[in-house]
Amino acid sequence: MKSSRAQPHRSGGRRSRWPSTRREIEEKGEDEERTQSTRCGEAYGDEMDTPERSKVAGTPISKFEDSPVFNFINNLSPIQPVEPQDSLHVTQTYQSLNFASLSSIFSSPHINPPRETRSSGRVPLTNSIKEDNASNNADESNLLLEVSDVARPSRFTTSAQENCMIACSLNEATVDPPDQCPNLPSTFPQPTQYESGSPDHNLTPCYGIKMDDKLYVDNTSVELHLIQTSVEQRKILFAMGNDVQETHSFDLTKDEAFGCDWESLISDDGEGLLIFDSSMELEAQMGEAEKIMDDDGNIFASLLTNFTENADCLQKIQSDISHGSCVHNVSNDPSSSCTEGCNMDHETDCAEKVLSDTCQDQVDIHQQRGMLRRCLVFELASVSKKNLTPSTSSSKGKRICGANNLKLKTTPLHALPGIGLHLNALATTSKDTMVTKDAPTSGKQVISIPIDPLISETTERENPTNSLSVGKDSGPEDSEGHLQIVPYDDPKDAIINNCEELTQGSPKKKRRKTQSGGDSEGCKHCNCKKSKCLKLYCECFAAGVYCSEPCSCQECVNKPVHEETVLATRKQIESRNPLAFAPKVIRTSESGLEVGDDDNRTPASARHKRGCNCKKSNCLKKYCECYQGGVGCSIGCRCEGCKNLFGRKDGTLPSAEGIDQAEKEADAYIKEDDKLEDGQQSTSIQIEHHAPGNILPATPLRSIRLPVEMPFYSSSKPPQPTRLLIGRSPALYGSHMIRKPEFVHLQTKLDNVTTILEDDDTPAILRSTATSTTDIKVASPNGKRVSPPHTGVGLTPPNRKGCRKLILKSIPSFPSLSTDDAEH
DNA sequence: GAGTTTGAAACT
DNA sequence: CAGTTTCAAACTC
Repeated sequence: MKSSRAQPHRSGGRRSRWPSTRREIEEKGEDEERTQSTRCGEAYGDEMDTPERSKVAGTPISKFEDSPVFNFINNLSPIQPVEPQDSLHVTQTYQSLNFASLSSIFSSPHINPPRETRSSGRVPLTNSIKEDNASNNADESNLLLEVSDVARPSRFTTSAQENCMIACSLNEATVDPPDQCPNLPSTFPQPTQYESGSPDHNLTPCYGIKMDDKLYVDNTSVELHLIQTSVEQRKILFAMGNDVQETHSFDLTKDEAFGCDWESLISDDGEGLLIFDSSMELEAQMGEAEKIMDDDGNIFASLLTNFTENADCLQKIQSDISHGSCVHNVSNDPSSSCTEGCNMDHETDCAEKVLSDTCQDQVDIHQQRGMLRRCLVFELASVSKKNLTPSTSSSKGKRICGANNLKLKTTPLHALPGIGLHLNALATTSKDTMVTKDAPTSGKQVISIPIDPLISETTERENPTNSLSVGKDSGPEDSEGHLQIVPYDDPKDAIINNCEELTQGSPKKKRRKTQSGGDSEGCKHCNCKKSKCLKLYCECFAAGVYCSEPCSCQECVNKPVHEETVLATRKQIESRNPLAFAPKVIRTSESGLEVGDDDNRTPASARHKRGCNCKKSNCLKKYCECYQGGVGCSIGCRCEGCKNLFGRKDGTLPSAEGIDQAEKEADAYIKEDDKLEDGQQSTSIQIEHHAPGNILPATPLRSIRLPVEMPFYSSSKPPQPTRLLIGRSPALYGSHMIRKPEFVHLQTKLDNVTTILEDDDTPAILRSTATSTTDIKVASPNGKRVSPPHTGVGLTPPNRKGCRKLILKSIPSFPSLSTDDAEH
């Protein structure tokens, strides 16, 4: 029916989501907090993955065997160093992570809310990756320099990156981390937001890459240090260790408190890890250096001294941290991952205070001492971040608190973002409008590592894509700040915005928003009267979120209080129709990618889960799900007189008239939007229209099996036929788009990975990747499922330049989704 | 804001 | 699976 349906699963940012039916129900009662967190913004089902995700971490330390640190440690203590693990671990880990059982990933029909996106999650990785690519030279060079300075094997960098990738993928994919991380101490939650830096170390560029490794490394090193190092060093290390632990604790606490953010945590971890890594390593290395490099003995000695002194400082800082627990998002990005709808305010406030205070203090300290210890960063809730200023970054490049430069932004999964997002939620998200400005912000300015929401089969999670951004800025992805690609909509953000606006807006606006809201996930404000919000008629229900204030429903039962009823109902509906809660329209991740890459590519392949049945609307109105979803009708549709501008079911392209009409409508929308929303809208508007014929996704003939995140048009605005513009079409670019390329890029760095990218001049970011499903699976940074290119009406991109086959030697391809799908 | 239209969801 | 009813969004005035 409506947009909402079309994009049913967007979860409302602030709205609470249902507990995922299956598991949650089972576990229900087990952990109330969790449930709550779920409600806070994740679509049901999201949580499921989360916990597991958190486990993901482990990266082998074996890599570091060669590192000076290890040597140093070994020399210091008689105690046997930790047994090095297989160097291949990373790869393995990666595999495991990425390919955690699909079932777990897609177990639930629920989508992860993009908000977490991580919304956008999703994207963050991509973004980060992109950034790497984009800025890669600079950043890399920095890293390398650092490494070299410390005598650190370049390898580190690589590994770090790899890890990062892994982490990202995990997040994005929502993959459960299997037990795969033996190395990782269970006690340490991955999500560490620990950041430390060497005095000279310029953290700015945080490579998400390092995160995991570092984390592990840190952990490892910490322990080792305690046992092995000299008194002073011990002292220092101890302090560090404490920090680490505290950090972890902190995370845990945070986790518990906020419950919603596994994704965030993960992403955060990433950040922290990066930072942490550098600091830890640096320190350790420094120590080593001292030992080894005597040439500058004085220097090192002084450094040690500094370290010792800093220990105190650290403690001090820690205390601060403990208070504020704030996160410093590397970026200011509001959208930042956190998104948990809950406690947003809290976080925000906290973040602001803490960040400013803590960061500033830290900076000062660092500057004074010439060392940057570390900075805890708290991810800010999406909104406020902007305020945070990077000002603090020290000239030395140490850490930049708010810097725009390289920030890793974690996007919550959203759904998407992340992964846990509901497809619907993701899918439609936001597009509307709100999105743009702030929301996604998070992603925008900072590199985000959003987790793309995966869509699970039934579940689906879609990412909102953000429409806008890219165009403006440059980057294709949502989140990238640098690139300026527009971030996904963070579900959270979007939600928030939407909610607010909705509440206040004019009727039209409201309506629009509603639509969009639905899109955006959070706020769907339903208006149910007789269904009690327990039927699919109810957008909220369909999206898997509880009704909230913005809703005008009557006799609403879709509330946490009636959770059981809600779940039971849902279950019932699902039993009747497993795809009932699946997103109406699914776009493949490719879509986004494609855009940039090839002319030929289909911008987005979207599929309509189930054909429309329009009779009077001619598939030219929003009554038509296909139209609403911005996809063409397919044979599977039972519509009459189909004139779907995005593609008719007969396979014919829309006529010029149709196009004109569509454009008119689009213009109307745009105008409306413009009136209502200034800049933001424009962004969306900027979406280029593609020639209808070219590349529109069509409704799949059969049910969609692979939900994928896709960028979407805002629901409020009917998707418009697009004319292909390469490199633009923000909307089309999903976060994932970039990700793939990035992913590839990362892989290239991997030892075993073979890529074919090199020949391509196209910026990595723009490169699209896989063509085939298989490729996609492998390449998909998000780990999202990718639907095979749609063969339907002209959708399939014939040949893509971008399609490179990435071959990860060590990484297995995704298991076929079909199995999982079957479940649903 | 009320009323109508529309097509999906629900029901038979 | 088809036909009918119910429902709420989309749309119109």
